[in-house]
Amino acid sequence: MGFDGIIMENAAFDHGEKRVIYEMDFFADKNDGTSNVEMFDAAETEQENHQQHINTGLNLLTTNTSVIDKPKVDTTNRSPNSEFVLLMKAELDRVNTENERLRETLNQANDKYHSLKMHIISLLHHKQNPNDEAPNKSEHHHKKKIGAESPEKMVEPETDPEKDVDRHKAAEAVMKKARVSVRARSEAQMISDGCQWRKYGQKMAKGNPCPRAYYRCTMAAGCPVRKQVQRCAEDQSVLITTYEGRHSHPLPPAAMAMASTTAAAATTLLSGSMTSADGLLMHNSINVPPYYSQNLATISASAPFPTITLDLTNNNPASASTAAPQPMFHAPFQSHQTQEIMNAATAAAIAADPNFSAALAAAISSIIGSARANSDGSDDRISSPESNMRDIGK
DNA sequence: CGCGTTTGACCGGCGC
DNA sequence: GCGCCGGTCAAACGCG
Ligand SMILES: [Zn+2]
Repeated sequence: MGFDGIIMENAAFDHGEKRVIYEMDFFADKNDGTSNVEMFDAAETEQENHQQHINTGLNLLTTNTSVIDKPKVDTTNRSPNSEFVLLMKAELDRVNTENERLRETLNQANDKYHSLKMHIISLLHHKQNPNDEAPNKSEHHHKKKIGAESPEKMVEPETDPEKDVDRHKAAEAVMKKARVSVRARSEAQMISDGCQWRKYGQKMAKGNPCPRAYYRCTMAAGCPVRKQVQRCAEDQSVLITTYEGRHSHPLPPAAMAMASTTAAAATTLLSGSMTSADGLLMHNSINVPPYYSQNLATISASAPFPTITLDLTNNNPASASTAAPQPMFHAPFQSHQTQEIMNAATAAAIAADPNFSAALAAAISSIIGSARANSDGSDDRISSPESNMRDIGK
């Protein structure tokens, strides 16, 4: 579903906001189980959070009456045209409110879908190799400190609570293992992805003169998302950013595109690798043939860390996705999986380009009417500019 | 003074 | 068991 839309949006890269609206439509009607609804939440939370608590139906009454009643007194004195306009306005209001309600429902459905998917993944995982349970168990008790979010909490039938908890944790572990890595050619210390990150560590990589920096998301307290930023050893103009985990909070629009699509790609790939092809797991990585050098995605399904690598080094985003035709991957992938990856790649490309991110953020915020159009640009870099570049030896 | 980065310590996993 | 290694913690530090 999203493939064509994202092509359009990239083709419209250097045009105005008009097309960006289309791009937002693409994200809006995408219902493949990703958390796209969060985008609207992120953009609208500022102005709507006071409504969200009372949102379910009661709000509908209040808005309608407040809009209708007051002008209705005027309409009796004025022309029927104005009354018609007011009726239309009321109808619009009603539709808007209903839209909001439906969006919330869709959000919940997405959460349930995700939790179910996690459940299935864990079940299949156990079925295929039951030996993994022990390492998993030992693995994820080590840190549970930042939990408390997980909207995927609901499934859990009433069999055995302990086993359910185990399964749930296994699903979380599987998900936590899935990573999305983005290689982008960037002079900046970090590509702008619209999120706020706090550095919590830096280590010298083994065969790399450049250090590797560890960041954690600070957009919400307890957001489990982590990120590693590292400069390629041979080509220091290439930044490798690796994301891990799902955000537990709404994201700003610029971050929305990348995070949700990459997470979706991760989930899809993971489930796909579990179900469809055992051979996929056997291959260490599936590389795109070199003639697609402008935009290549590599899936590394080596056991502990299924990783999707989006290579954006040789391309400009516009030409890449329009030029890359269908057979980007070898056999084991379904077409919709390919589309997922393409979505992720393109979104990453968007996020890697600060200009487009800014334009997108501005356009979306202007559409929605949100007051804050800042979500990018301020996040372009981390506060101390030279911090990551220094080569700190011990 | 609060917050984010710096940076050595620390810790668990893994191979020998 | 030991040492390496990737990853994280947290005290110290710096900045506004
Ligand atoms: Zn986050």
